[in-house]
Amino acid sequence: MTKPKSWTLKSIAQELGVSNATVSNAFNRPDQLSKARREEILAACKKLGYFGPNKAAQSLRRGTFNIVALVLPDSVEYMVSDPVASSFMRGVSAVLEKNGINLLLFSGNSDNLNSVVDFVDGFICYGRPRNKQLVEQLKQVAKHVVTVDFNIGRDASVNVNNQQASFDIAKHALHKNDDRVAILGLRLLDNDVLCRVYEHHEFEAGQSIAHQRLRGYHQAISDAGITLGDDRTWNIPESSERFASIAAKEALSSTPRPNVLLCMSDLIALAAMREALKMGLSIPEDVRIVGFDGIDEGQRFVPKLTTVHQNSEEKGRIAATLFLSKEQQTAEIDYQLQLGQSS
Amino acid sequence: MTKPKSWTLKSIAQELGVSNATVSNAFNRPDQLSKARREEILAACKKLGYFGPNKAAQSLRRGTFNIVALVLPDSVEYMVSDPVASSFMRGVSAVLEKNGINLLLFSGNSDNLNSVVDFVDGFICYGRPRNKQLVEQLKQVAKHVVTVDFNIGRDASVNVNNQQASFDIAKHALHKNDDRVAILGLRLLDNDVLCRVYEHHEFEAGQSIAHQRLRGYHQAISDAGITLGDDRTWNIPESSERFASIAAKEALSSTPRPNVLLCMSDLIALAAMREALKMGLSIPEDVRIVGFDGIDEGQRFVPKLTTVHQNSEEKGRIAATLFLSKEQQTAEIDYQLQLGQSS
DNA sequence: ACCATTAAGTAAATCGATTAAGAACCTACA
DNA sequence: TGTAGGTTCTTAATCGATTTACTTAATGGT
Repeated sequence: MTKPKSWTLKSIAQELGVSNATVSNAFNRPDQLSKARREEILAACKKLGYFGPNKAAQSLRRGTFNIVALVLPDSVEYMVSDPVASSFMRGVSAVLEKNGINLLLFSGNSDNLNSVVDFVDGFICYGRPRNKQLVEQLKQVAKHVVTVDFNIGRDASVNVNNQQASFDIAKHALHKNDDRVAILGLRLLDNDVLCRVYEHHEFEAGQSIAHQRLRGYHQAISDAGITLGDDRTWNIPESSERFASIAAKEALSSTPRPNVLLCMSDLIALAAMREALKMGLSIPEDVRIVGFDGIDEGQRFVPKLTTVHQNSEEKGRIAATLFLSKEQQTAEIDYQLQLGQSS
Repeated sequence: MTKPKSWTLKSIAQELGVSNATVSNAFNRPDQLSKARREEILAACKKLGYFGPNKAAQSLRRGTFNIVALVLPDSVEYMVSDPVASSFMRGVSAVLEKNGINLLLFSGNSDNLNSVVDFVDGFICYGRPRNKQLVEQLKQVAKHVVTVDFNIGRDASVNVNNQQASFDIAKHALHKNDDRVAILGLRLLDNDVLCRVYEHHEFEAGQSIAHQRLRGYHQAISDAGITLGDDRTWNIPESSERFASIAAKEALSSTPRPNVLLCMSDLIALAAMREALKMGLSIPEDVRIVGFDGIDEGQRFVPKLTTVHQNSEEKGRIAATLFLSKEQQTAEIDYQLQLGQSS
């Protein structure tokens, strides 16, 4: 009747005079022993203060952990500050909590996934992480991964229906068949360089978000009876003010000067609006500009940005559900056009 | 030269023709082998694609996990919605991230800590969790725990200097030596019952937050030259509208009718203000009311609540730092009086 | 040349569990 | 009576590492 300060499966088994396996089975596989024996063991454990198999050991043996890591685009600090990210997280946690799964926060700044990959069941990755190495590591070492708002060609991902949404917003922006359209694309090419694109054919089959959006634009443009010139598309390598401004300035100075700017992110659209105003153009009279995302700043800007807004909490729930189902698919979430005065 | 799809310490050692221990030492204890050998091994591992010892196994063996669980007062959803909790979390995560420690979110609604206790290094518990069983479990099974805004008499805790803050706010509320004071205390007694307290002496030595605050009040009262009647104190078992309203009504109807109400939480103070207004009293002319916490609602209320406000982000940083230091102590954080029109 | 140190590396126990394979017993049916 | 099948429980290998105690070899002082 020695009493270790903390019991283990082994010591409990010894104390009760049964085998390791029997105690383990009492907790995990009721069909492997008689009902009487099982209840006797469980009662004894409770009395002695053994609360069940050690989860860390269990996890090592089983290879499952009941933890999923939420990879944030930036530091953990970022997430709790950003309202869109918060509501996404609210959706994720609601689903996980209901399923008894724990949520671990992981910074998109971290430079290696290895510090967690061994003790989580997988990753939900919210947006392309700031540190690019993470993407490569996710592809290679993650047991399971659901990406949100971007694609790595593995397992599942949840996105808005980019093609449809882009079609809708473009359709809204286009009024007449003599509109002069330009496209400010985000990551259309992998080359990380700001450039004007002349060759479009390769995009028609692409599955990246940018390519999906581009197809939506093209469809709306052709539906409106407009022919898009083959020098009306710009590639912006990242959604930053700096690159976006340059591209916008170039597009707005090109001939013929576009009177409709289709932008693949709100940040790009905002930069374009600033440039247009700076050039003395009026919005939407001289140029109509639409974005994509629905960030707050777009709603505060004058004129208010017309863009595509997504339901983030729902997105979180779907991402988590998809994760748990282990299915390999791409899920779609709702979106709404958010109409401002910029188009 | 067989190549397992995923390497283990053992298989790597075999492949390289050295012992288990040597590879382990190469990663963890450079002093245990020659520099040449070490670099040779590390290089080989990199080349073969072995990224270092499996963390789950390492943790099981070592008994340390590099994870701390943040126990929230309510569901995880709650936290990302509440701005005060968010900023606390921002503080916590900043410190942990810097130290390479992962953050796991744990719901205060959960009914057993056992699901995580085996694979975390400990807990930071932000406010008394909604589920009371958790408190008992924290006391008993946690390896290490830092509590915030409440005390369980274990390890460390971080609190505002309750006595000083209460002294300050009470001092501000008291104007003349003929003020008639009443105290609406939160959890002064353990009995979970709403009641009027006649025996004070036992509180003088108490270390609970309520007792600390009470001492601050008493000191300010006596400094102001006021004698507090021995039937001027109420005990409210939890910070809820319901209990607070009853106590406030009773206090405001007692003889002599108090013209200063010292409340141990903003929720209590707000309830008291509602009752006072309902009774036709004006604030602060007929009765001055002060709270404690600094919740948003207090600032929106008319008249604006005078209360004690705490710096939550700082609190988070301190809690995390305290956790990492493993010291057993109570830390104090800054506070400011937030002056409204209620006193 | 001898013994005491020190350095480098290894064998084996251990962390706390799960689970496939098999032993012991009991029932039942031809 | 013999064997097939079903329960109930145990033995022992395993998950992927860490670490103590030990073996060898090399170094140094006298």
